[in-house]
Amino acid sequence: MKYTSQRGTRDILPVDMPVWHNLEKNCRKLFELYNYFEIRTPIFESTELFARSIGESSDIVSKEMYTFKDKGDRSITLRPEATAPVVRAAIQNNLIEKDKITKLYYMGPMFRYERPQAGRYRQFYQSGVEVFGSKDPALDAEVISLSVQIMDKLGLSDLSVKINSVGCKSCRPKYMETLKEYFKSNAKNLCETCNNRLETNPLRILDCKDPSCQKHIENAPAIIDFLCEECKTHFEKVIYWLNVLNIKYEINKRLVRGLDYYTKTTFEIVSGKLGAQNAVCGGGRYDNLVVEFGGNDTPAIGFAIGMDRMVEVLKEHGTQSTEHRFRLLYIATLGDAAKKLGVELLLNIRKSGYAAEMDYIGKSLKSQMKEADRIKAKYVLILGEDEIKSGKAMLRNMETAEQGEVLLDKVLEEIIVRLQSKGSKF
RNA sequence: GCGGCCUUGGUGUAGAGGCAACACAGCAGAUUGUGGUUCUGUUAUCAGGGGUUCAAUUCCCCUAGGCCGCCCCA
Repeated sequence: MKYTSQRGTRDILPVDMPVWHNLEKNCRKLFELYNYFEIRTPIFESTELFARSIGESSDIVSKEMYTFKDKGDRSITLRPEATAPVVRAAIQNNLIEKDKITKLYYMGPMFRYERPQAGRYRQFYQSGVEVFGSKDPALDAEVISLSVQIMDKLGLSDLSVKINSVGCKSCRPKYMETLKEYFKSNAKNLCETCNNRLETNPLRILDCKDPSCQKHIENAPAIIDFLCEECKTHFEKVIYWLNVLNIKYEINKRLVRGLDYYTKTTFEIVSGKLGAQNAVCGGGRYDNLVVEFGGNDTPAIGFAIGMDRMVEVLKEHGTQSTEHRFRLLYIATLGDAAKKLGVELLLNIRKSGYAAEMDYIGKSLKSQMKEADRIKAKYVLILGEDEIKSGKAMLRNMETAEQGEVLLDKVLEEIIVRLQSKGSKF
């Protein structure tokens, strides 16, 4: 094969489209029920936009970005996530107004240079929301609830919601210090990567699966115990509202998200049906990002759903909806005169809003019938020399195998009548 | 970036150091104008490159890709 898709990218083929469409349709529907409006931002942005928001020390920025210089010597990066671009766009277009809630949703491809694995691609798709303008914990719960509603709507079970709080500017530094101190005292027992993390990002040690680190992690101070008053009550109220909304969740003290902009609430939905890459949704609050990007001080919260993984779960779940197709007419022709008539008729059928197809390979009548059968045509209109001479055509119902003659003058009407109704004789 | 397993026709599989087998799909034909059954025929230099050998698709090495794990995350 001369060319193949690039590593970590794949073609999403027609067979899988019903599942994708179903997912997209349901996301859109729920987002709009919650009064979100769609926004589409560019696939690439300045590298700095991501470096600043996601964090220089994060894995995403330090090793996973598709970054290149354009012909104007600008450093460009293919978006690894959508929150930063959406925040940028919201500020740039004055979508965020004082004392007003702005709700945006998006859907599209993201890019991260990682080693491909099941459920992990270099070009992958996310759909998510961002809300600006409220620090109400009830909103946190609503946002989490929305993501859960989508899963419900899609009929997914075996999912669990994990939540945590990562504190804010005032309490996180203190916690980080304590954590650093704690791990430093055990540094010789930690794995190599965790030793590096001690300096770069001690928070992430909490996520380490290395057995030698695990036992220290068990006893590590938890951020929840270090939250400032504001963050603490915020977290408690989120829990309160989650209970009001009747959402099942697990508090995961070690849920650390890999993006630096998160404050207070973070959450994740994981599926028991996937492999190691089991997070299907992740998000959280980011109250400082808007002001850091030069907007007015505006709290915000959002999440992203990993669509590729959702599709996997949906396929496993067997809920792929077969997409509705039109009742299809196949026009079989024999001879040049018939072909001309067929081509004209084909156009008119389609102009009338009905699906139709005919042969362009020069197949025999038998093969045309086979083809009609293969593409599941409901009717076949047979136009042959004999029919044309007598001013008639043969119309065959492929399901009942009944057929009858129709006058060429009225063939369009006759066909339409049959394509509309199910009870016709042939 | 690291480790393990893997890569045979359109698809799914078999195979052995020396004619690459099977199923399904596809195409053609079995009434030179009619489908879904049946029958017949037909469809691959075994991912790419290099090496060992009289001989390799089968053994070895490299590369690419896939899967799984680490890492990270959606």
